[in-house]
Amino acid sequence: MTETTTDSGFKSELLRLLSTRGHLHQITDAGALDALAAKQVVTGYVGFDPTAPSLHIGNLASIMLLRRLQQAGHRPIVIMGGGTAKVGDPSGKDETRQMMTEERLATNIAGIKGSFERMLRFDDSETGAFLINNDDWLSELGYIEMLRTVGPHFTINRMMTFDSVKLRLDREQPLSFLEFNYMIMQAYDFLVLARDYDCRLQLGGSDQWGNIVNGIELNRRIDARETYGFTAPLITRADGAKMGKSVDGAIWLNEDQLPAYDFWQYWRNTDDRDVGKFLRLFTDLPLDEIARLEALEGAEINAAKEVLANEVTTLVRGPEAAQTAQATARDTFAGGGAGEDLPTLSLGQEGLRVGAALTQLGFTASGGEAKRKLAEGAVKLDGETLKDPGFVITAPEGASLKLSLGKKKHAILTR
RNA sequence: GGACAGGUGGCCGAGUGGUUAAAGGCAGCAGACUGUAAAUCUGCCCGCGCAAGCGUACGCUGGUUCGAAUCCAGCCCUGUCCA
Repeated sequence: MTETTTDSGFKSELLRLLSTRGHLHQITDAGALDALAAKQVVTGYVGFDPTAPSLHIGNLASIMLLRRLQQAGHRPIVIMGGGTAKVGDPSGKDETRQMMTEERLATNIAGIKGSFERMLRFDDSETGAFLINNDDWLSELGYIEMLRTVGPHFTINRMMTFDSVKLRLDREQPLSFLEFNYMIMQAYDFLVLARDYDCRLQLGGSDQWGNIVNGIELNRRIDARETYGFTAPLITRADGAKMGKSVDGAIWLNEDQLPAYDFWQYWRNTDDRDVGKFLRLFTDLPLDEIARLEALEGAEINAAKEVLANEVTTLVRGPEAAQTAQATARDTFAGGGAGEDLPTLSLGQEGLRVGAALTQLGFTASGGEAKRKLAEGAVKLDGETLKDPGFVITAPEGASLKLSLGKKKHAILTR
């Protein structure tokens, strides 16, 4: 699926695709990379540090970079940062993250792998994706060996000028020596990949620029090999928030961290102003189709939001998940009913207090909050406002009730 | 190792002995208005309890006091400068 609408000025399919879709922020040597990608299959990689048991939509832009790479006929490598995560990337972070145990890392890596399998094609062909863990080489590296290989090529003077370091120093925040070394490890990764897999390109978010440039530098100095870097803009929402930050936590890619319905809803509630941008970045829809969708005005643009939600959910969770979520949303919002994908809660024989039900569903954080919401008139049972915190909900055998908090949170209650 | 500054609720940040569950801002949730959007206005925003009320909370541990986030001691952590 490769749209070639373009006046981007690039010769290669790769850079055309990336730039017209809004993925381009900076390239180290655009002309050379363009020429290379136009004449041969380029191997490129993105690193993901397994800091959580699932990736979230903040990582989606990076996965899409690999997907576009493959779509344009090149070979994507996914690097699991099993080794680098032991050190912790200070880029873009105000404070040191807690050290991860080996067990946690293993669990996280296992949880993350699945996301790539759906979004990239893994096989043995020339453009087939594959996944490797940088712990494979980093953990075997001796300290002295590492220092002697890489150390001479980095000056502290230069390292101090990188944003990831400068930010901490400027804010008088601590930057441990451990974290300070992160950029060196990442640079070393690139060296290994270039040597072992003829990997010529590293992609990443704009916060990775410094780390990427270091890797390129190292390849040039040690092996005299030309490599390239590509960064994507930091994706922010129109309201200024970073992608994936919704307060109840991140918007996770894994089903066990976030139900498909909630995932779908996140996209359905996209700000009007972001619809076109997100369609370009996170779906494969043709650009002219996107242009049509984002031009919709007023309530009409809701149709575009549904398309966005469907496309992204299909990509990340699969087509059935998207369909069910959409059907549920329609039943619930348009029909005033209750779709099958809504969370369900069993009340038991005795029934359950409203507050307890809301809290068990995760709609409220505590009984106290539930009580306040009741007082505010935000709680409805089958469309009727409930006020009494002492109210015990009971469901007749076989029947189901709809419990709602506000306009958007709905659940089905059964006995 | 020394001198100095600092560690407050999800975040920022007031608060130097008592009506302080702790000002204000941000984030968040809900209500109104809408289009499951944005903006705006309003309310809420530690936990338990139907409630009176109770329990926790200002880095940690002790102490002084009728009473401490606020005073004292020791410890831990961070920054700046010095060595």
